[in-house]
Amino acid sequence: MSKEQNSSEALSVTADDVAKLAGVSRWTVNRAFKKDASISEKSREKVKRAAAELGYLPDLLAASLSSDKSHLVALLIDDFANPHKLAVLEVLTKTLRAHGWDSLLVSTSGEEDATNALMGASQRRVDAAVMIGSGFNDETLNTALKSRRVRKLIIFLRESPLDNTLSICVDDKIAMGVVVDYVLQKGYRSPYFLAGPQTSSAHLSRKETFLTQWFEATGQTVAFSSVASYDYQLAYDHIQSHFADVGSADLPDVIVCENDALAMGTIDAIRYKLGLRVPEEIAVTGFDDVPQAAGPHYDLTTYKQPLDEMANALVNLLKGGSGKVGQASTEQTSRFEGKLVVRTSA
Amino acid sequence: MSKEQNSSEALSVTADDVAKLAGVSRWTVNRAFKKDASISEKSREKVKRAAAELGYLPDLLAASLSSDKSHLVALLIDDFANPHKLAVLEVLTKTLRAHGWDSLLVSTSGEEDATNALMGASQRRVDAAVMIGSGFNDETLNTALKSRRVRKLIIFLRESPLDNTLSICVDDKIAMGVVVDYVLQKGYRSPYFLAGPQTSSAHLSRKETFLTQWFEATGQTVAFSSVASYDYQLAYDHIQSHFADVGSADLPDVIVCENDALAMGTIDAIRYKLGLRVPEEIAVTGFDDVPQAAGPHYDLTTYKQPLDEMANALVNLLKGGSGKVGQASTEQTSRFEGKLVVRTSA
DNA sequence: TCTATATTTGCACCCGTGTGCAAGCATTAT
DNA sequence: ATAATGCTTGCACACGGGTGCAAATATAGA
Repeated sequence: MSKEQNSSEALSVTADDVAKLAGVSRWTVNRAFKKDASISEKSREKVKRAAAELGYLPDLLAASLSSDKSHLVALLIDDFANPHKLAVLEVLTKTLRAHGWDSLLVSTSGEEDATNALMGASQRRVDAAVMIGSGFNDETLNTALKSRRVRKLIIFLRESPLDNTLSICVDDKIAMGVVVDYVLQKGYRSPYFLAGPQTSSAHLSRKETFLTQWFEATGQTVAFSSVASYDYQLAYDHIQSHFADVGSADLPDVIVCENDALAMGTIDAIRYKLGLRVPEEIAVTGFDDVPQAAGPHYDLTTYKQPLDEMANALVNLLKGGSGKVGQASTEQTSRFEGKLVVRTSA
Repeated sequence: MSKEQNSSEALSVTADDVAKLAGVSRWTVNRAFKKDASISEKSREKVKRAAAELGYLPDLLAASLSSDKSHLVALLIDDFANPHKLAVLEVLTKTLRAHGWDSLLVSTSGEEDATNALMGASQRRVDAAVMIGSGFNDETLNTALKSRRVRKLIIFLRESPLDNTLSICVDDKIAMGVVVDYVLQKGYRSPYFLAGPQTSSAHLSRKETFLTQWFEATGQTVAFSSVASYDYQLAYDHIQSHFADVGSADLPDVIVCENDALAMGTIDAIRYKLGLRVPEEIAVTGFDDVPQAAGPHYDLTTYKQPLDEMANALVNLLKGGSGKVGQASTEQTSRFEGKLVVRTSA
């Protein structure tokens, strides 16, 4: 009982209470908590002291309601199988919080489509919804966009399929260029590309970018296949069955994977199912640089996206500016340049 | 410009607008959206139709403000290095959402302590704060508890150090009992325990439970050490340096790890640094059953926690009942029983 | 000292919904 | 037909703080 009272007490302290204690009006109390409010240092001190005594903190719900700014951002994720998402979540929540935003985590994988999730987010008046990842197909995004129930819709880590959408991602052209150059320079001549789900039609996928650039550089076409999701196990099974009966002469000398999850599955399939050595017989490259990629087992050569920089770009977008610092806001897609992390897998 | 208008239009549809269109009062509109409200089917139909036409959805912010129930739960995480957290997040967000709660994701690792994060969460009037993981030390939890700014504080995946705290976790006694039995049954006689950070003093840690049970079963004490966080790399470095100069006669025949992250680091250190085979020369067990543990490389024998069941228990706690279904609410800690997943690492 | 200006403070009204109660209506029993 | 009962509906008030403006106070200039 006393605990109950305690908790309600602590929660029910309102600006009025502080005002009474400090001997000022409620509005002065509010100003004391606003950054650039017009208030004298003296009364701010007084208010802060009273607030501390009562344990008062402004109620963000009420604030959001009246100001029409929730300082809440919805993070929509459809793919929890990829460990990279964890790093993304960490960077995003920390960066957003550092700039005053809280993160609403929404899983869209189970739901019929992302539209439901967006509706739910909009009911919380989120300032923006950030769609992280790749499983969203064009159609989903389209309906999501048309039913504009969210102030800002931002596609993160993926080229947006629609022209009038904000998106923050790595520049695949540059990234794949770096990979192509590296693979060529290492002397590989018959690459194979393992892609994830092919959902976007409006823009060139990473796979297509690689294929195009390889063709431009060598005149050779590249064999490829794609699995239904960015999943270790799927890649493992696929590589195993796909190359099980292939003669060693027809095997690729390098498998370029669209991300690390696929690359790790690929490596294990090569080693444990095909019984071949990485990189001596088949080399492998990834994309993302997840923590496990650095371990001695995979020791994966991979392309690292500048997550911190991209998270900051997101904050800039939220603040109303453009995605990239110091760039015209007409830019709808902000592309970033990462760097190749060279290890021993290729 | 027209896009801008569109979005504000969609967002500014209020219950009053719907009421006008449907020819009823605002309150009838609200009732149409409440599950067990007293309203005739006829007017509910009418309202729903009007609402659909206008694209109306009730504003959860306003609802939270006036009802004092936010249907928001803060998820506090301090350790993004552990891939297991991703699975936990997925289960929690999905389960919570299925029962009407949204999840506020808060990272506490960077912050001075969890108290700040709790304060932030309380400003959003979260119905509960769930602390996931283990890095929280006793002191942090204590101050967090005392400054009761959150309606409910729930410790997830960890025994709570304080008696008057709600906590949902696996029953370490049973779990370690299973591990001890298995290890003994497989014929291992000189185990070594690798633990994570030792933060809780009030309750027996997993390590101590194992040590005790092993002693009871064999009369032998177990050597152990602990690393500063549940981190692959830390485990890798530690095992490598710790056993580098140990003669093979003095090596353990099995290393029991407090979780999979440590186990994977341990396995790689054994293989790539000590140059020994797993499990022939040193076996390894983990805890959690992360996705990678199932891969052919680690193929880890590990203890799997019943996450779904535990997430449901969390929901029950939120609904005001006890953690475990059909159990007295006086129970402050709900302990669950997982199962050992036997693979080849031990 | 008195006015002109800058700074600080107070206030009415608004944000969009929930709660409990009272009035309205339909249904059933007498 | 009338009264008793139950279901619907409407309403005043509350939730806690933001906004823009007007009043009050402090500061500066002459």
